[in-house]
Amino acid sequence: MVERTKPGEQARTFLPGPRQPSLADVAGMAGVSHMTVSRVVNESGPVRPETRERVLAAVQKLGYRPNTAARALVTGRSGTLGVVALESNLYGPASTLYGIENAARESGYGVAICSVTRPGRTSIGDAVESLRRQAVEGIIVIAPHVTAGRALAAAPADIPLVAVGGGESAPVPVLSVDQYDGARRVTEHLLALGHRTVWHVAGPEDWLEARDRERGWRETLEGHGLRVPAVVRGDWSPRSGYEAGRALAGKRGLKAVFSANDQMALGLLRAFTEAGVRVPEDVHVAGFDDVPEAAYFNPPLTTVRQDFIEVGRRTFGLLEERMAGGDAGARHLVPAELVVRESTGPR
Amino acid sequence: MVERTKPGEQARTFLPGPRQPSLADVAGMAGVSHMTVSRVVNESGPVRPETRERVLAAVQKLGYRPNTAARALVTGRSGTLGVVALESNLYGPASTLYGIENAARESGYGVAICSVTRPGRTSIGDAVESLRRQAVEGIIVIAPHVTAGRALAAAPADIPLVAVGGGESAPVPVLSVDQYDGARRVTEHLLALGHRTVWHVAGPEDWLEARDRERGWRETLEGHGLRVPAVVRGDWSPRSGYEAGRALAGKRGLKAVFSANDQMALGLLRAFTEAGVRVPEDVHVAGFDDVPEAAYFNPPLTTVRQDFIEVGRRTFGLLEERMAGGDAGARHLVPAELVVRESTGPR
DNA sequence: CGCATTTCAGTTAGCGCTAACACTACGTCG
DNA sequence: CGACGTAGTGTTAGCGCTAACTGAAATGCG
Repeated sequence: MVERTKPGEQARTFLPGPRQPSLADVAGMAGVSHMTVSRVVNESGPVRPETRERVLAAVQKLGYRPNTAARALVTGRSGTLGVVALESNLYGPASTLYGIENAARESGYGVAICSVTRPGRTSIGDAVESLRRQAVEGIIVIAPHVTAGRALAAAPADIPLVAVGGGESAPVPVLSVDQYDGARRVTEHLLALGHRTVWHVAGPEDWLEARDRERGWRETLEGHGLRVPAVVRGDWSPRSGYEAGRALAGKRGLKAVFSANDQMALGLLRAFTEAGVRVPEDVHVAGFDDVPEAAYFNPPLTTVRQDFIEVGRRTFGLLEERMAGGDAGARHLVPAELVVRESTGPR
Repeated sequence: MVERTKPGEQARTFLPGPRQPSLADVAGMAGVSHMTVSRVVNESGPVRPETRERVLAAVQKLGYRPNTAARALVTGRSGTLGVVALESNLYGPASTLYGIENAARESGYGVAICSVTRPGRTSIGDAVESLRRQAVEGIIVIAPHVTAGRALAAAPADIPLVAVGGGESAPVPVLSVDQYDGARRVTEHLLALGHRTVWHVAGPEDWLEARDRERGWRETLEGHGLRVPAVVRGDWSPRSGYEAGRALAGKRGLKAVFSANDQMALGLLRAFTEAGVRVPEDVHVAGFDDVPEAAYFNPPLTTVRQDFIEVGRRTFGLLEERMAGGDAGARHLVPAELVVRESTGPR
């Protein structure tokens, strides 16, 4: 299915041309030494205003663009950060990536990404290696995963590296949203509605976020001296939530369910609808993430919001500190916020 | 909220060390010239097996990693591609990004991203410029936007550039999913269910995909000699779909609605539920995108699936062709696939 | 055996840039 | 008025690598 180029809408031909202009070319045109041009371009060292003007005019005219490779070669700094991202459309990781990219660009860094399909020890190692070959100055690993944490334990010591959303015991600075506290808040919210207990649809066991959310839920129940029902485990997908919902729908005394993320909550809602279980009339349901759709689920979903822009910003900040040689601490938490909607609304 | 480093779980200190080993260091250790090492590393030129062994051992021992900057400086090739991505969690663009990254990495390219908040002419220009400063060899613009198309019209001619999902009349090769055909298929599907017409909740007017989907819907109705209802316009968000749903719920003769994406369809479903309009009993609803959640909407949503991995792969292919100096044609289409679920199910 | 070719290795130059230093012109100040 | 800073500019070296050439030894072959 290819419409070939037609006159009038023809694809422009790429012209490599002779060569990009260099400092020397600009210098020649402006009648100065290449060093003066360098000083103007980098605003390093004093230059007479009229000389600067001449140089700038030549830069403009020739369309001069500094050669990053040459600059990186001599300075040893590439101006690029690497991000190891999980290849998924999960709301959290994707949002974090944009948060990081924004913060980095504001500070003049470029961002190279390397996505990882399955977050195993080797694949993350490969990703890090691949980024190092791109001469990144520092690396951020989006690693909400247990194996990722292990991979980080083997992380190279000779490049600044920080992790976001995981790596509990990894020997690198880690930033994450306070999953434990978020889960605690949801559970408290559900209990405050008068329920005797809260069921939990957990995320995959090998995700740290899933573990923390589960722990928050469990310890809150225990703190109230309540019975802790067996968890139903899903894989973050709506499908697994749906299956969990079918398993739960029949349970006696099922009044409140906390799903470890919104997607599974969606599947849960669907299964309950099919089973004739009404939300919120018969059962209260809450999720985690506050995806943009959550407010329009049927019914709108009570959930926990995470500020991923902030997460990205602060993660970048950690890396910056690390690159400057600072310590950056070990573990940083960003608070989560409970968002109450109809799925836990009045009966 | 910072737990400071404690003994036993302390953050490793970053050691810049003296210097990364260079070709010369490896050469010294292996007792050969740096050129021989270069030949071994790049597998260019013949080297005696035992010499190669010695070199490889030295490479291993020193942890030698080629300096990309130096290599790029001398070869003029950076091995990096740039992707201009829309900063959004919209399913399509995010998936496309991963598709591209995958394909690029398989071919040995690194990927630098530059996200754009509002796809205006200047911001895309800035993004392209920012990537060029990172010395990318080619650029892919994920530009499902009308203004993006205009920005591409002003794209620089001296760097290979292709677009995905938009840029209708742009002077660059463009690849996109066949939105028109997808919309046509949905509409035909709804008409085949016996409806006298199909209503449409459109996407933002300045998105090309929205335009194509609307055109596919409109021309299908016209082709059948049917009345074309006024479109209700949304902004892709569930909220706007919800509002559209409230506006539509009262309409007389409302039997079938085609929403330009799944998120809006979700809002639509929610609004219908609140208004007591049953889907599929009273009204049939279809969406576009097939987000992972769509199968678990309430009811599961009939929609149009797009293969974004394929889109990424083929887009990268276009860029490769362009970088090789080829023409790459003007406009390429990837077919879309109708997925029928309960929201247009039997009554 | 003589000469051409191939194999394997080394030498040299230079990519475009910045760091470091050198030089000039002009104050400033004791 | 000479010593000394400072502004403004130039010169030089070298970052680590590959392209291109050079050279020596081994090989082919009529």
